[in-house]
Amino acid sequence: MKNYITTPIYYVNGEAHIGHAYTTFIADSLARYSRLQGNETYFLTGTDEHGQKIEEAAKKLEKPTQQFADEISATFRNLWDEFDISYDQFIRTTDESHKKGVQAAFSKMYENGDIYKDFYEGNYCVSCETFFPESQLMDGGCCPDCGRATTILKEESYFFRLSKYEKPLLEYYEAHPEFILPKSRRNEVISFVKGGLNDLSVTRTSFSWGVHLPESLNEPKHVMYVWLDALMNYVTALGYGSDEAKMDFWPANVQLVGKDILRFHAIYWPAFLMSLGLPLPKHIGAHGWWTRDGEKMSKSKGNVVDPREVAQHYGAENFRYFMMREVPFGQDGDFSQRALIDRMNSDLSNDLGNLLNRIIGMSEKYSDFVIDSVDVEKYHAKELNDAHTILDSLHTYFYELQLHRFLEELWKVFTIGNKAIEEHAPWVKIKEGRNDEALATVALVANLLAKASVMLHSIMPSTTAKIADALGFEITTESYNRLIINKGLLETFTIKKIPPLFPRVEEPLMQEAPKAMSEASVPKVEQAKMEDKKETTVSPDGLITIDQFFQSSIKIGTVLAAEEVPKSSKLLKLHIDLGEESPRQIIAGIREYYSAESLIGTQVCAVANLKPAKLMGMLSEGMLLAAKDSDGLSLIRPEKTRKSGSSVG
RNA sequence: GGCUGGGUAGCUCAGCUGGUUAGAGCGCUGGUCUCAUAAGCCGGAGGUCGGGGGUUCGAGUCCCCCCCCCGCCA
Repeated sequence: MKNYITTPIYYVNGEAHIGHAYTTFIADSLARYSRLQGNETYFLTGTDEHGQKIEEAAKKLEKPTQQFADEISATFRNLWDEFDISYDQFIRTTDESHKKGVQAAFSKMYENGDIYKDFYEGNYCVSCETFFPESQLMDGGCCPDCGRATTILKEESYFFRLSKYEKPLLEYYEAHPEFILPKSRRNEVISFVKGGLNDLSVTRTSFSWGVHLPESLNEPKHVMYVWLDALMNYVTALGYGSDEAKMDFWPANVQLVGKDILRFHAIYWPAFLMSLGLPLPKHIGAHGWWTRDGEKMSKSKGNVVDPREVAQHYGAENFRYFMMREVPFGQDGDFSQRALIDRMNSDLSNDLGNLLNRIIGMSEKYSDFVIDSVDVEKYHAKELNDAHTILDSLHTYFYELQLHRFLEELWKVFTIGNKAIEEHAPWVKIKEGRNDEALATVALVANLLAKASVMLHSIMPSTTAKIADALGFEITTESYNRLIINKGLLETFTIKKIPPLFPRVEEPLMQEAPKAMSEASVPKVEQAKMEDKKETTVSPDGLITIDQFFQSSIKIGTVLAAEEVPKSSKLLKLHIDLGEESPRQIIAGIREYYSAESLIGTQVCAVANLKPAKLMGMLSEGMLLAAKDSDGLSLIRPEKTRKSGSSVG
C-alpha cells in the first residue's frame, strides 16, 4: 500500500515556530508509523516562497529575492534536520519542476474552460494579498484582518470557475464524511460552501515574484496567485506536469494543515483537483494552535515558544511526546513548562522509565541480566492478553489522527507491567525459591516494554530505539510484525544496564517567558494565528519603518463616561470621544488603579484602528495606552489638552 | 446579527440511541511494598452535571427560555 503524507509548505516570511513544528511532528509520526507497518510511504514538506510580501521583504533587506527565499527556506530545512524529521522530499515553490507543473495545471484548467480572463477591481490589502469587499472594510478603508490601509486596485486577472464546483464539493463532503478532520471543522467548511462560492482570481499583475503563465498564453505581465501556486505543490512534488515519476502516490492519505488554512485546502484545493481530473486526498486534517501559559503568542509580547530552545532544555522527543499527548487533534493547546514537566515526570519518568529500571534491577539481582521469555505465557497469560487487546486497538486512533488517545491507551500497557510486578512480587518469589515465576514476571515486563516501544516508535524514534537496544532487539517492520501483529515474544537476551532514560525534572529548565506587557485593554483569549501569513514581517534587526509605526492610529480621546464592569475587578467601561460622530466604547483593565469618576472629563491616548474585541461580553473598540511597573499603572495622557481625535505621532 | 460546537470533580476531559450509588488522568490525601528515577501498588476526599421551567415511573442525557465561552460567517 502506498501512503502519501504532507505538511503545508511553510511561507518564508518568518522563521519556524512551534506551530510549524507541531504540524511537522504529527506528519512525521504518521509517516514513521506507516513505514513501520511496511507501507511504501512518501512524506513531503517544504516552503512556499512566492508572492508580493516576499518580494518586498527581500527588497527591504536589499537582497535578491531568490537569495532571501533561499536563506529562510534553509532555516526550515535545518530545523527539520535537527529534529530528525523523516521527510522524503523538501519541496520549494521556486523549484523548476514545481513551476513547470503549475504551468501544466494552469494550461489544463484553461483548456477545460475553468479559467477565463476578466477584470478585478476592489480594495486590496498588500500585506494580506487579498481583496476585500467594501462592506468588510474597517474605518478609513483599512483591512479587516490586519488593520492596515488598503488601496483600490483594478487589474486584469484570470479567474478560476470555483462557482462551478459548489455542488460537486458539497456532494463530495456528503459522500466522504472523513474527508475533513476533525468533524467540527467539516461543518464550518460545508456551511461556507453552502453560502455560495465566487470565482477565484488566480493571477496578479501587481508584482512579478511568482510562477509565470504558460508561454502559450503570451501573458508576461501575469503571475499566478500564490494559493494556486502553493497548493499545486502537493502534486508537482510527485512530478505532476513534469516527469510524473511518483504520481502513483497520489491521492494523498493525509494532508495536514493548521486550522487557519483549512479553507484553502478543503475548498480551493479539491476544486482544483476536480478540474484537473485528479482524485481528492483521503483526509485533510486541521489541527489547532498553541498558546503559552494561556496567552496568545506574539513577537511583540516576546513570549513565542522557540522549538529549538525547548528541545535543548527538555529534549526534542520529550517535547514532541508532550505535544502529541497533551492535546486532542484539532483543539488548541497550551504550552507551559509546568505542563511539560508534569507530563514528562508522570508519563515518561514514572510510568515508562521507572518500569524499565525496575526490571534492569531485578534481572541484575536474580539472573545476571539474562531475560528469558519461556515461562511468560505459563504464568502471565492474562497480562499478555490484556496488553494485546490494548495494542490491537491502537491502530484506529492513528488512522483518525487521535494521537493523544493513542498514547493514552498505549500507556495502559505500562500500568499492566507495574501492577504485575506489584502483584507477583518477584522478590518474594525469589526468597521462596520460586525462581521460574519471578523471572517470568521480569520477562513479562520486558516483553510489554518491547511491544509498547515498537508502538511508541513513531512518536519517539530515538528514545524507543534505545529501549529496544537495551532489550536486545531493533525496531523494524520485521519486529513490528513479530511482536505486535503475530503477538510473539522476545528471544532470550541479556538486558543492558542503562542509566535512566527520563530523569525527573524538578525545576523549570528554561527562563520563563516575559510577563505580558501592560496593555490597558487586550483581547486575552483571542487565539494565536500561528500559521498566519498575515503576521507582521519584522526585519531581523528588530527595527520597523516609520510606515509600519504609522499603521497604528493613536489618537487623543476625551472620556465622556465611565462605569465599572459588573463581576469584574479589573475592567472599566469607558465612552471616549475620538472626534468621531459617536463616542467609542472601550473596555480597559485599569479599575484597580483608576476609579470611574476620576476619569470622566480627562484625556487619554487610544489606539483607534485596533480590531474590535469582546471582553466580558462587551465590545471594546480600541485600547488605552498605559505604562505599568511594580508600583502600579499610569495612563499615558497629553501634557496639554488637545482636541478629541488629534492624532499622536 | 446568523449558524455550528460547548458549559460535568481543583485542572484537562469521557459519559452512545434517557434507567441501579456520575467516570478517567493529573493534582491533593491516608496506607503499603522495597525490584525501581522520593518511582510503584491499594484506598480516600472533592461534583445541586451553567441557570430556570417542562416531558417522563425515571434526565447530565429529550423539549422550551435565559446566561456564558470557542469557532465559522456577515
